Amino acid sequence: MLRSSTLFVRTLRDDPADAEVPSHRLLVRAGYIRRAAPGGYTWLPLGWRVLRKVEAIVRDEMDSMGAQEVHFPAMLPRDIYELTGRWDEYGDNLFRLKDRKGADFLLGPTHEEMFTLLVKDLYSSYKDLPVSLYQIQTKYRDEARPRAGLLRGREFLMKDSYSFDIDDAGLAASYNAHRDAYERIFTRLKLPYVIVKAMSGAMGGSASEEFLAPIEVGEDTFVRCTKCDYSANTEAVTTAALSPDTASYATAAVVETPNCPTIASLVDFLNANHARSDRAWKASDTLKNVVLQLRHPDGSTEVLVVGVPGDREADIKRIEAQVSPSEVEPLDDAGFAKHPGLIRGYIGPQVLGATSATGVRYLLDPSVVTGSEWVTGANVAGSHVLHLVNGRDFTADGTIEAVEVAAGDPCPTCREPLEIARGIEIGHVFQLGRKYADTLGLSVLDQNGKQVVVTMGSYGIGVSRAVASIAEVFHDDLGLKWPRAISPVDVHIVVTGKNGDDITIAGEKLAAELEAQGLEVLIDDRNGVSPGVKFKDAELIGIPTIVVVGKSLAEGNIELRDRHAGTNEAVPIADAVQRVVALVREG
RNA sequence: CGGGCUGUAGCGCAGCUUGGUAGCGCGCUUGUCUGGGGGACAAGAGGUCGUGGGUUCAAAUCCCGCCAGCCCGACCA
Repeated sequence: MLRSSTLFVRTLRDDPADAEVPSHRLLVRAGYIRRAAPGGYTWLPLGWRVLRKVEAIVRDEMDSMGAQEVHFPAMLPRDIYELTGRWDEYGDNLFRLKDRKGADFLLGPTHEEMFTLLVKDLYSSYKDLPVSLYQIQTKYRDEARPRAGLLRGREFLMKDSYSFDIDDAGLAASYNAHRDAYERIFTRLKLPYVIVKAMSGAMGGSASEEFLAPIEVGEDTFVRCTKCDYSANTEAVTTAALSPDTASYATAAVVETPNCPTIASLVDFLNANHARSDRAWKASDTLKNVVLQLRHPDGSTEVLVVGVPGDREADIKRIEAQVSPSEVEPLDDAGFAKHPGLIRGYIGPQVLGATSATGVRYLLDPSVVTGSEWVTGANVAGSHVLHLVNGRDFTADGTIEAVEVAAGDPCPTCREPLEIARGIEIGHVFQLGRKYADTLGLSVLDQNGKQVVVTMGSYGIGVSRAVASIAEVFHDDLGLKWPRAISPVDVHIVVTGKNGDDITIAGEKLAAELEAQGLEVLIDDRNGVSPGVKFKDAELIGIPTIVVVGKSLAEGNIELRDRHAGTNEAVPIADAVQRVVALVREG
């Protein structure tokens, strides 16, 4: 039994000044965590209980899907991460340290290498597969900007698991088993989630999905369809397939457009000097050609021009995700100087493309469909061309998803409008494939005695981040309100009497009886603390069921308060145990 | 890494403009009263004023560097 009189906790009346988001504010105020280091938090008794309950649910579901728990050191030698190049690749986000002999170590940001080598160490036959291993461990990442309390720390608790299969079908099965387990975990945690398609990016795998808790303070932007169940990370959104434009258009014509380096100035100029008969010119009539520079992993660079409708912005991160592992940046002045064929502000597709005069690679956003007509640069300063038709007057080297996704864009599956939302990444499932197994030499003998490279999946859940996410979802102005499954205790008994009086005695008796039924009990037995203080504390701490033993005892009643519903019910003290136990058992 | 704001007692803040005794509220200790919504009165404890340097007879206060925090962006998953 936890007693408020001795529990190591101090609730704060005021919000801490450095906490902005609700989870951070309330977890500190209610005495669950304390900041101990930049991006690092101490877990106090109440917080530690919640964290362990979340961990227990994760562990339970991982075990029942057949994964086996192991535990690696957090401090790892450099050479293992040299094997995959990640000692360098991870850059500043990696915590590095030296031992007394000057040897390099790191604090593990994630453990693909260790798991892969462990399986390589022990297994060598297809008969051993499939196998899934996991650990729940403190991870270290030297984040550029830790923020929002537990939501992005530099030290955090993560469950990471890895599956090992002989073939793609096996990987798909392992992936789905993890995905299903994750759904059960987040359901048990009462954490709302959206599964979004994600980019596999530089990791080189295929399928990749993120579990996002749709919460405004989250750092991830995703889209979801207002009608069907499509959702995706903004980088991974695909454009709805559009049919070619079959209308016929006037012959392309170059017009002088002095002082029109921007889309807005161009549209204004055209409406003033080359008005259309049917309607006014719009930004969406123009084709904007964005000049980028790709930096390939070998250090070489390449100029790339991407064509997008003039009313849309090019999304560099989205483009980058598709050309990964190359990096993308806008072409700088020096770059333009090397390409005199590119007239800034007046670039048109006529001089672009692998077989063109400039030889610069040219890709179009899919919204620039075949057969559509455009106003675009004439490749002469101060001139644009009207009625330039894709496919008739110019061709590109291909397409690339390039525009910044906007609310209202059509859903790629059902064409209804998409909406944009924010979320916290609480889980990630990822078909890694053979990248690590190849690099680290993890292969097994198959039925025919042939070496086969193992295919892997990696799957993560941010355990400490889940605690914060739950606090984000379940709170109000008064404080936290935990879901029953992870509440630090089952019931919070508030005793408003004075030491030794009937109320105190009744409260202690009730607490003992509830504990005898197997419930976890917190009793506020503080003497000389006014009822108002105890009520405020109870609301702040947020145990879902609060029992008040106080003045209504005179009528033979206790008060049963539901922190979530905000209700307060008088219950005869004789029925109290049975009522509370029933509440807790039904979950 | 860039921009903005901020570091004074466990928490929230004032003092800084105009240099000269370290201050308020909450919390904490002791006592009395009080006892259903962060109660009252009285007496206390608690401070390298983020840090290093400079200016000055004298620095929380003025100047410079650094560190840390929050927010926005970049980055990350």
